[in-house]
Amino acid sequence: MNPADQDACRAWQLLMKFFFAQRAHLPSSGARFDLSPIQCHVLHLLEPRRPLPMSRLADTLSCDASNVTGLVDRMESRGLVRRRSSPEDRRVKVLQLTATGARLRTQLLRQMTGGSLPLSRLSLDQQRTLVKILEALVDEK
Amino acid sequence: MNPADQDACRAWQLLMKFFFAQRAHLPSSGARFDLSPIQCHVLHLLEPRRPLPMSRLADTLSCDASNVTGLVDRMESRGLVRRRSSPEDRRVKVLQLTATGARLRTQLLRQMTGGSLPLSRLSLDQQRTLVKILEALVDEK
DNA sequence: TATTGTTATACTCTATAACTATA
DNA sequence: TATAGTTATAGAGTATAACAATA
Repeated sequence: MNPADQDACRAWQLLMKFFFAQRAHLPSSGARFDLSPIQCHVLHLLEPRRPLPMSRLADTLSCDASNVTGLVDRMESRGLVRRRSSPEDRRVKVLQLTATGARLRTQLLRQMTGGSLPLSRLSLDQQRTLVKILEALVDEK
Repeated sequence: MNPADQDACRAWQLLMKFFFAQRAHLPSSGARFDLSPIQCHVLHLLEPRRPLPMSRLADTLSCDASNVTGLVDRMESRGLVRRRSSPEDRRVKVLQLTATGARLRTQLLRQMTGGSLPLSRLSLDQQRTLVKILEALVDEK
């Protein structure tokens, strides 16, 4: 393995490690509201007043569309999101946050930034650098 | 939300996004060998000639010990790992890679560093910086 | 008494395939 | 024909609680 690959490999291992380690802290935010990690993520992705087609959500989560059906079923039954048929294409259903969902989302975001989280152990400079690198990685438009 | 928290929050969202986006690429390495993401991670964590107590694994994965039982059952039934009773404390079982497991681990690490992965889109400097920040985050000893 | 690992249970997440309704 | 979403199914991941063996 050449040195360049080694860095990528190490980064990957650390990212995985961070993800699993993070779950120990997630309960203090997510499970407090009885949300699974992926439900937390969906709540983050679903911005207020920005309806999201279910197929877009499946793309973002890199999972099959059939999973999104169940995921949304559970969130809808809790009154967090709502399905609406798209006027342009009646095959498409878009997701919207309910008032309850929007409220929970705000609470969740606030919890996630609590001072006890590992992320706040980083200096401001490190946080900004991390954000910049991750943006390049995720390639957001 | 104050500006410092905002960076931590953004970083968290991007990390989640990266993790889920990554699953689209994982199949090319993990699923090719019929390994789930968590099984890949365990294979990484389990270094050759470094036995790992099951309770340590549960800690690292931040999950309940009962989950590790099933996880290891599946990996053991495929001949990737082996359970051994610890000589010091007969309650403890340590995990070892089998020869098959070690071979698969090597193949997996090689795949993970293939040039097509998002991580290799980063410059060398960025990769090193990312590793450094993640190390601070994961707080490895 | 406390700890390690297992078992039993229930629920969530996930992929595949077959289906519907639209396009 | 192709696409968006659903249903059915099977397997894996997860938490909780109760348990056996050991410390």
